[in-house]
Amino acid sequence: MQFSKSTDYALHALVHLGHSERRHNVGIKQLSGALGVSESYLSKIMSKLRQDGIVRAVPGVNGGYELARPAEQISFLDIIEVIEGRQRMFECSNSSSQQHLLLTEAEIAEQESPKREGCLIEKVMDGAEQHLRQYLKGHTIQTILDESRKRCTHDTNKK
Amino acid sequence: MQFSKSTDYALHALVHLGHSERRHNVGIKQLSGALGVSESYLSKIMSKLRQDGIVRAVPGVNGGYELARPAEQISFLDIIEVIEGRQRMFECSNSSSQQHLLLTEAEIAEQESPKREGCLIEKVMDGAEQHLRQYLKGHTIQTILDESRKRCTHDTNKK
DNA sequence: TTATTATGGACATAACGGATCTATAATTAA
DNA sequence: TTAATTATAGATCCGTTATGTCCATAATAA
Repeated sequence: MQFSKSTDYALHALVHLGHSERRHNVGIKQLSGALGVSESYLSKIMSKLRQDGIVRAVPGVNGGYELARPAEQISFLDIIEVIEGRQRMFECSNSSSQQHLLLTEAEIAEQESPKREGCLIEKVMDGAEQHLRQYLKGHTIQTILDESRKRCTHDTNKK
Repeated sequence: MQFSKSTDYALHALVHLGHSERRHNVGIKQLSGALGVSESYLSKIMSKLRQDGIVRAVPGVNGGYELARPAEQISFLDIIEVIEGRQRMFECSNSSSQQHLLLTEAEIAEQESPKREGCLIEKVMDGAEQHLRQYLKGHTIQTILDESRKRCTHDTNKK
């Protein structure tokens, strides 16, 4: 139950892109240098982010990456879903077990429909996941950039 | 970023124990039958739960497992922590990278103390984790038992 | 004591995460 | 057009973790 390192790298990389100027591509060399990750590995991560429309990539001289949309429209949830996948965090593996059915059938009985509802345990876990997703959706790359700049000005004022 | 099957089994097993009578041990055979998991594997999981004081185990004839404390005092969080471990869900792997420090130093500068604060990304992720933990702490085995019985009486009323 | 049951250790296997390398395609500058 | 640069995709490797089995041992009650 841990986020992968790839998610870590992706988040840092996107914040880096967010810091850089508009219309200014950041190459994989520069990026890998800033994060301390190998170019080859980081490439894979950036490719994924491109395929999902989080960043744009320009090959060739002076090419590189830039955010595909404004930083306030890139949420933590977006990024995590790209890297970790979109499967549910919890799923009962043995859906035909006596114990599982005991917690499922009751639900089916309540509604007259034959619609397949999850078991009670799944419901709680799904609820947890929804809470998490909601929180992550509410925080974006811009959140970090704002916070970062706020700290900076604080710092300047003190001096 | 998925919960392991072991967590699934543990949750189902504990609900099963919760359903059974007080002072009545449930053997691993019965338990594994109800869940549809092998005895040998489920044993491992139950042992962990015992070591952490979630269940009591009695060897010998008519032995087995029972909840070590009332079902309303066994939260989803308790169970998940036993099975999944207690590490944080997110941790920056390269804490000496330029990018990471950029998001950390500002924080250190703000407070005069040399106390090591996490980077801004970690802060958001930690916030997410706290939300999740709070939710999971608020749901117990008893939650499931209550819900299960509620459905039952509903069912009975309809008939 | 004997039958029963949980426990712990060793072990096997498959899947996944993390990481590297290389060949290829696309783009721009000269 | 050519050359340099840069991203992309595929193959592959290694180590760790999840999942699962088996067996010997210890503890308990009848």
